[in-house]
Amino acid sequence: MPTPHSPTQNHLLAALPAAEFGRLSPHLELVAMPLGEALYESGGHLQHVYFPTTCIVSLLYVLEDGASAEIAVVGNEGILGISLFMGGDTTPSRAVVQSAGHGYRLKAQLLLQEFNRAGPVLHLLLRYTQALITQMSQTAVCNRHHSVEQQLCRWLLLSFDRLSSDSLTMTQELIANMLGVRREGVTEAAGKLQRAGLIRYSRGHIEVLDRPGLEQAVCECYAVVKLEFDRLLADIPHGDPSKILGESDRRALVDRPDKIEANNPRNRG
Amino acid sequence: MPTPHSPTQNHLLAALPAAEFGRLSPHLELVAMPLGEALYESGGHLQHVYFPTTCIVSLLYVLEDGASAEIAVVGNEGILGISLFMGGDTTPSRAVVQSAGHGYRLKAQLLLQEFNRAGPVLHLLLRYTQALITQMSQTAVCNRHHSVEQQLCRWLLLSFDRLSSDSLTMTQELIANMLGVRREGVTEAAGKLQRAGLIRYSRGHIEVLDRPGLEQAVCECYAVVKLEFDRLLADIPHGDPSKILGESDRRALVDRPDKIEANNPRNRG
DNA sequence: GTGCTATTGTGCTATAGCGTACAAATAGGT
DNA sequence: ACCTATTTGTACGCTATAGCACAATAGCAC
Repeated sequence: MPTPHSPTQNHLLAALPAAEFGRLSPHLELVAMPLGEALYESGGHLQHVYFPTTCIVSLLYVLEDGASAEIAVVGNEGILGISLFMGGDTTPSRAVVQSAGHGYRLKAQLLLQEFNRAGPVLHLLLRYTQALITQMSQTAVCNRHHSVEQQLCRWLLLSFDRLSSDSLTMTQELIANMLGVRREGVTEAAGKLQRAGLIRYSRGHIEVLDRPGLEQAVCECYAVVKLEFDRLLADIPHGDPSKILGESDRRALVDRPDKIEANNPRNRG
Repeated sequence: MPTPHSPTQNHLLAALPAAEFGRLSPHLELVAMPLGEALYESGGHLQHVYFPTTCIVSLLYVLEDGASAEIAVVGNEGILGISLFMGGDTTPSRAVVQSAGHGYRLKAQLLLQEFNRAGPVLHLLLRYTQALITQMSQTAVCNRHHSVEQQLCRWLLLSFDRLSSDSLTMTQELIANMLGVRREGVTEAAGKLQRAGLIRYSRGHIEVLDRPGLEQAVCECYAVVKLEFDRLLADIPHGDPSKILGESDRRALVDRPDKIEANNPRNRG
């Protein structure tokens, strides 16, 4: 079946009141986002903002020696190019398409105009940015204290949350790049998850077999980010309810006193 | 000499146009910030925002097992409580006074009113937030790829930038907490810096002896953060010029092709 | 099918940092 | 001046991950 594209596949666009959506939608431009494409380079000027619908984009910080680390993932729940309305006219990060798909783009100037009306668009975007800050911060702590395996789980869950499908085209080499670790480290961690029956992968293709199992294996960082996104963006007017955790799911994610002991390498001794 | 306190010691407050400053200043309340005080607890509701003048505050993310990592430092260049105007009414991070001093606080409601006028206050705060995001992101990458020694240098420089003095009351234990590493790791790194004549310390008191030397030893992360703060906040109307890098300083920070080779452990082999 | 190339698996060594334990030194109170 | 708690120094084994080298495998082009 041919995929019918619609701007409302993006949660932020879907959450806009009719008036705002009406003003912006004529200028939304559907674009394909091939794997590996860089939407923004570090230090580049913003011409457009992007609202992903079926793709996932990673925000990467790159060091002078080429080493990098992903600081956030953006999918159909978000927008790319926040530094536009935050006030810097350049992005300090690199934005790379991590999973091919589509999205809508909008001329920077038009979004800025709408933002400066200081209405619902402004507040929605700021709330999203706040959620993004949480993701970035939790990623930083996770980088510091959790094992590659736990981080891989977090990465997989956050990625699949931003995708409708259960499978993802992505080599271990690329994942290693995102996480800022060695490719071999990812191979080992992924092998462990596969042997545990949680995922299946083969040559650039990953599939989730046992999502609850993954959620048992992941560190707390996933739940923190997920719950914060839900909290900040759940009550958006037209949000797709299937993407929003119910109270019972939320409890399932949080009330797992055994989880940390089981998975945190620090607590094994 | 007794220190004369003034709200304009805080760069954001100093940068406000007269009208905005006039509206806010009657409600600014000078408060002492003792070492170790937590201005915000993770998940807490915001009653006030704080504008540090002579203190430094760390934003920490704390894990369930008590491990933590600092994601940003805020001093007289900034404000605490950004999630207030970003839209979450709770902070996800813990804010702890890292260096005792003073600051001004303002009732959350009042700042929010001013923010919602969508004038200079809004734009200034958003630009500051953008700079903070850069600091957080760069910290995340630094966590991943740089040695404890390099991170300590970064931490010292960022902290002293936010302080008028050359000395800081801070034990190695606390620094370790901020960086999310062992205390012994800090002892070792600090010892190395002391033997190199860059700093001097003793029982909870650190002094910078050779700032240029420190800037040679630090990883690129410091300069990235520093330059981004300058870029985003340098052209603020009433900024204290002494805190702003001139073009020559800027070049001195950036044009050091030998720096990476000399200090990055990755490039030693 | 055949062969090429990208991807994944595995096996070393090296090392940074952790956890732990304890010793040494110093500031500050009495 | 002495004692005590805090802070700093050091040592030792341990683990996770880095770095490197290379083998095995699978998918794709032809």
